[in-house]
Amino acid sequence: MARVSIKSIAEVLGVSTATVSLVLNGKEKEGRVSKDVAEKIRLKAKEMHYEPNNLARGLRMGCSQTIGLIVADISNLFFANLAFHIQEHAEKYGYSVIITNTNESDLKLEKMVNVLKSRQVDGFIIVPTEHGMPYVETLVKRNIPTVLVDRNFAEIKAGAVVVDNYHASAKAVKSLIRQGCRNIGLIIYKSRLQHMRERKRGYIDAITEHGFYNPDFVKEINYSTISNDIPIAIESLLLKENRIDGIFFATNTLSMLGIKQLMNMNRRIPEDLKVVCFDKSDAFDFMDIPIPYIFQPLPEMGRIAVELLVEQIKEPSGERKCVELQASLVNSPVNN
Amino acid sequence: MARVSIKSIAEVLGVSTATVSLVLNGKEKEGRVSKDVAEKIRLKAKEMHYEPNNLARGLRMGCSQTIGLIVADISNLFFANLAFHIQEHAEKYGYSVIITNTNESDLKLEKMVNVLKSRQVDGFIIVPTEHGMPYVETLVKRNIPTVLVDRNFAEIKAGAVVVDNYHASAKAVKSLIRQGCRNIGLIIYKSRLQHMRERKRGYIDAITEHGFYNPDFVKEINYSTISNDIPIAIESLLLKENRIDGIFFATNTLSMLGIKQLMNMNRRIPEDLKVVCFDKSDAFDFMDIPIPYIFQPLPEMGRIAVELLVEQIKEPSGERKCVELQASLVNSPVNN
DNA sequence: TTTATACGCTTAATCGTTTAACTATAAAGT
DNA sequence: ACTTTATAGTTAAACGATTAAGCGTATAAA
Repeated sequence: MARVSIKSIAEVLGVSTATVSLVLNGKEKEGRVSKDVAEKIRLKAKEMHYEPNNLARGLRMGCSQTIGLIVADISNLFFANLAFHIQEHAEKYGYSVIITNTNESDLKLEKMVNVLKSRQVDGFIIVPTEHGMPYVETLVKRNIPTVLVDRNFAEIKAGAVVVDNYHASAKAVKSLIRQGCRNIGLIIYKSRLQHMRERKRGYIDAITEHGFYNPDFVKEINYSTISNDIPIAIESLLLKENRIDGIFFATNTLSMLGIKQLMNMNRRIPEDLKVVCFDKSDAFDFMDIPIPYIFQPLPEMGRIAVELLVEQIKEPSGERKCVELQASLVNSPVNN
Repeated sequence: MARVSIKSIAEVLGVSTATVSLVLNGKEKEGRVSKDVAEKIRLKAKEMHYEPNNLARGLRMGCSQTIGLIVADISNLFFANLAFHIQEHAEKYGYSVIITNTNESDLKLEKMVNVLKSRQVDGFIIVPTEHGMPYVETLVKRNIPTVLVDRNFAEIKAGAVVVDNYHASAKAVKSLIRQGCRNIGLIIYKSRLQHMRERKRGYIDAITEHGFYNPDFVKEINYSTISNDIPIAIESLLLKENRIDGIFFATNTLSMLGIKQLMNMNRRIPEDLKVVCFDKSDAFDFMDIPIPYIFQPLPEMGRIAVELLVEQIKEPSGERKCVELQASLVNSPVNN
């Protein structure tokens, strides 16, 4: 079963490959192919189950209609959902998506950028790692279409779509204060990434505004030792003298493990203490009471990421837009 | 910034592209290139940041070092994890993975097969849709490397890696019986797919063996109307006269929604009734008591899927193996 | 001296598509 | 009759990499 190419169609029909190509790309008008021949070609193509070879086309055209998506971890629901929406929209524009993982490793980010480059992706959508800026910068400097998502490096002007982490975070903390919390803990990753810094800043500013700031209440967790760190952090936070009455979890994984630890320690939510989380976790559905959380508009983010990228692909040296979306607080007993 | 190709290196160094290609592919021995020239080429390549163009290579070699992965829904944790492990192993063999979704639509399966074929993927790993057999069959007939995963069509000899759904299911049900359950409900998708049929058969056989079978206790849910169907199914199952004391949920999504409904109805697990689920859900971590579930060896499945596919790619007309893995029951108070 | 062979590199075809430039014919305009 | 214009195609180069076959030159063998 030999591959059926434009050439085989051309031979069978006794025309040139150019004609076949013209017709199959709907350029018969400019290419001026007669209706008869065009119809014959289209029929034969269907009959022979012709499928264009995108490698060849990509080679010739200098583009592959493929987007490279680099996320931290596809098995994390947040990224999986993001990937889903990115794919759905990419498809609309005729793009396929190659997804790769970094597992938060800078080395892997570099490797993946190279792998995807050699596959001639037309552009990148990247959730960068903590120290991944240099690799992203290289792409930007070479005018390779690149959109950062979830996390941004303000210093380099790549395109980006992120949420307003600062205000989202502040909103979350204020909702706790409005519920009467005074001693509010923060469980967050130790990270230099802007989105984490912003979430922390949002927490600190909101809480300082009300005069409740206590640096001891900020617990920074190492990504790689999270399972060990969380129980320790929560336990030290919940020491009697701290009188903790609220906790803000800065990511969904932190929430998951944190709340689990609270349950292990027999703390009731919200009677003993109140919580609010960044991002939803499937698990929230199971809680007796609804867990308030910051909702990031994932479908929106996916859509915009693709749109920004497609714009850049059309005009690689054009301006690179950064879009900041507002996140909302859901399930909170206090409004706004 | 023009792309750096083998040609540009050759021109700068005043040698032919053939020599450069030979060296860069480590074929200097057979190609008999002098150490001097080889070293010069390697240096220059690094200096110019040469990255091979995989489109061109793929076109020439007739293979793209790319695997097409088609899953039902990448935002479902089960598939996201599966995709993760498939990727990790594919990478080891030098393959990239293009992931696409069907959302359980047969039409989309057909479309995705064509999209991936035109991208010249070297093989497919597919989680097929309910009526997707014809499309898979076409691939198999054309000797296109194909491995089914999670779900199999026994009728066509594609490669496959699945769990022993029948015994896993029976194991789950028997654990309920051993805990004293007599009236055990089954919440399952209405589907002709073999894995669903096997799970149902496992349930029926195990329960019939003990003389407790009652067809009314089997509730089949439509995938597309799941949010409506689940509460109705659970409510009708829990009618007083049924004296239901156990429920077996046949997938993770069914478990999630089903347990949520049980909680809405204030049924305590395991006091009021016991449950056992197929697949883990993140949410289980949040439950007061551990939820027993059937654990599918996902890392194994991913690894084997890739290995089977790579074998097929090496020998497309060779025998296509089907691997059946045993799933285990975890968190159950009764052993085995 | 002649012939074989090893060495070191080049030539050129090829993969499947696209597309600018060209050709050939007919019809229309002057 | 001659030029222009429209029609309906074809030719051939190009994208970047691979690789079988070829070709001088030098050395070794006969």
